[in-house]
Amino acid sequence: MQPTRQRSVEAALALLKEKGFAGSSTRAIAARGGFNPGLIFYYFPTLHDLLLAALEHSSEERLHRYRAEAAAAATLPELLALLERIYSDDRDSGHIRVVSELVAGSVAYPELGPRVVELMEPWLEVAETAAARVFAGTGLELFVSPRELAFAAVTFYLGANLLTQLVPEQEEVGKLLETGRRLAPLLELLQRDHPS
Amino acid sequence: MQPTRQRSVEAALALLKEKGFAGSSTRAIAARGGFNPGLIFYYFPTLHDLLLAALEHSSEERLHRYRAEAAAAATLPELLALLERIYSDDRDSGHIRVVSELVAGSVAYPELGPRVVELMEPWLEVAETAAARVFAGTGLELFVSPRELAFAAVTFYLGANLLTQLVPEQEEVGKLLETGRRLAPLLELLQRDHPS
Amino acid sequence: MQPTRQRSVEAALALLKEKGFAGSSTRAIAARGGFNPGLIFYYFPTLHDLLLAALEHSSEERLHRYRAEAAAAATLPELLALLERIYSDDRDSGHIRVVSELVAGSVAYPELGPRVVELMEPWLEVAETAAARVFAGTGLELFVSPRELAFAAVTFYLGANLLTQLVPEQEEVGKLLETGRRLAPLLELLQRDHPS
Amino acid sequence: MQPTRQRSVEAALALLKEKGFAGSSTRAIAARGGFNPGLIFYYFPTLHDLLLAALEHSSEERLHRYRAEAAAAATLPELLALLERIYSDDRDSGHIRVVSELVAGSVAYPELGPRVVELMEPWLEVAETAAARVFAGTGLELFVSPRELAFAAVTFYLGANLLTQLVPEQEEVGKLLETGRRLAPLLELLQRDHPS
DNA sequence: TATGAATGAGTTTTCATTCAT
DNA sequence: GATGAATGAAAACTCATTCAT
Repeated sequence: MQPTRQRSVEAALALLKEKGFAGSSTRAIAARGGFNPGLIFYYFPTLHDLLLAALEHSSEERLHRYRAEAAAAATLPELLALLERIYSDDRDSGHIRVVSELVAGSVAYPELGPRVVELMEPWLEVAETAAARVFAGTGLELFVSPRELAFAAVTFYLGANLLTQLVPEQEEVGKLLETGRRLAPLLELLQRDHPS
Repeated sequence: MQPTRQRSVEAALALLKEKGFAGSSTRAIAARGGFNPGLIFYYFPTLHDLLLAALEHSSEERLHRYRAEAAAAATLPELLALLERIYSDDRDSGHIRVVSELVAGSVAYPELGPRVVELMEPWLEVAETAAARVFAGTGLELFVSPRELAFAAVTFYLGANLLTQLVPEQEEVGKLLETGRRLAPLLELLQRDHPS
Repeated sequence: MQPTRQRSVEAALALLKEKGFAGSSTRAIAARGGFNPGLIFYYFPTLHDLLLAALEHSSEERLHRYRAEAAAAATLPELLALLERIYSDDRDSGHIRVVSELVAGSVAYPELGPRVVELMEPWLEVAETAAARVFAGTGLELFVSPRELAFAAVTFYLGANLLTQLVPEQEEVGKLLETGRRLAPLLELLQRDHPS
Repeated sequence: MQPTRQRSVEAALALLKEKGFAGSSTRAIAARGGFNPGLIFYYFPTLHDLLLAALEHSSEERLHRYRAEAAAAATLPELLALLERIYSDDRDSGHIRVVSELVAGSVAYPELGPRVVELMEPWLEVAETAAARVFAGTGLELFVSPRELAFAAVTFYLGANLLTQLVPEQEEVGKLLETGRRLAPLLELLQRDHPS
């Protein structure tokens, strides 16, 4: 249904990955998808709407996939390992680029901001739920609310994305996550030492 | 000396704060500073060079100010309190906007990336030195290197900046830092429980 | 079909004749043709491509016309008379100006060079074929290859064009061709005296 | 005397050879010569005047050198050999580039035309004198005036220059001159067969 | 003599968007 | 549903030249 709309979303997604926000002009997207630039405005009121649709498209399938895995993570180390996997998957698939580009674009065009944030909301929920479950009964929830922790994770994820974009070859972000995972057992130790 | 060059840097800085990267065109900067657009290229080879000079200008004085304070922070809570103060100062002064805009701009124009990162380097050093000092003799340095911790702080700072940009009225980033500060004593407790 | 594209080529051609290469800016062409400057880039990737299209347009019809006449020239005097007619036609029609301007432009923008030369190639062929036919059986072909002769003719044509451009009112180029024609019978005499 | 004026001429000459007419802007020339752009207008009313001075400078020494050699050429083959040598010297020294660039520039800025032609005049004289001497008593002067022949040589030289510029690697122009030299003895034969 | 600052008009090109068909 | 043409504003940057010092 509406196969051309679909095609335009895919073309936009591909271009966001390859050329970034600034390179995803109507002309370029149309050329990439093999259709007319004017067609974009038949399906979307604005170019930005198409770009947001592309981000949504890229996000949705991942959300579906990872929500299940997050629900299965029982311990903090498992959760951190998942976070690490998400990061490397996103980097390899180019999704990080799409997020970063749209976030950066939102800085230039503030009206995009709330709509990008909106697309992050489901992820915040997933993170919050998982954090709440993992923390339940450990006493840690007395100090940090799951919501806050989820928010911290997203903050960190965004910063990492940006840095990855700034210095592509940099390995440091990956190392950081690895260190986080290595530290997790320590935190569990902490939990046992300070029983609620 | 070279008062007009100075004027152009200031105009660029003001515009980056008010209108962001995309709004800081040659025309706009020249209009704001009350000089001829062509004059920019008398002093800078490229518009981007001017924008980077503006970032550097904004960064330098703060670096000077905070380096001393960071050297004075003896404990982790003090350091976290400083971090919180830096964040709120930067937000109020508009420096956060400048950083975010140039980072976002680097995503669109990758050649900016390394030069922006270069301007971050002194901050990384400050953070690293402070972390090393605060951690010295606590045993924590066995698990995380100061460099890594500094890098994590910058990552977080960047993400927070971006989020602040995305949803301006959002108070959550501030809260996050506050929580961090509240948690610090807990970590100190941890240090005593696990003597090196 | 594509009437505006056609209009833009014609406007470019008119401007090349009137104001030369340097005067054929996008603005000027658009103003002359009564359309938007941006429209040029809807039809041509580059301003230079439009200028080349204009040269090609001007060249094509002439090529068609003169190829037939060159095929009909049986003797050297006839061929030289044709050369003279081509020169005066080209001067009156303004084609010389177009050629000179683009050749001169190629000097400033070397990437144009090969493309201008390419447009000369058909003319070289015409000249070569005609020379070969006229020379056949005279023994002259033992000394100069038709290709070389054709190349000499083009070299001369270019030099004459340039000079005509440099000093417009100069009659000397015309005289030179006239002298060439007057000398031709002498060469034929030579042929009979030195039978191969 | 006026060493800086001299320096500016030399800088202009160097730039004309390296970057051509379009690349010889005031800024570029000043940068190359290590002086201030404004200085140009202290010595020359216009940038074009400096460029013409550079051409004149380049031309003068060559004129002095070749005038003597032309006076020494007694026969047509000798004269043609000289022509060939001038061409290859000029190509190697970059003088051809300077001539071509200014001729091309004259096409863009017609007010340059007469002044460039003026600088050619001494060369026309040299050529005319030599032609007259070589032709004296051969009867050929009955058909072509030395002036016309000199003009033909210059026309050809200009065309060859342009072509050399258009397709740099092209060897054909050199070959053409070589052929001319090989053909010269034939013309001498002709002279003996048709005594005046 | 010479400098460095400044001007203002100019350049090509790209952009999102609209509209008639 | 879809096309191709067209718009008008904006972009970064370069230019020759002037002028006060």
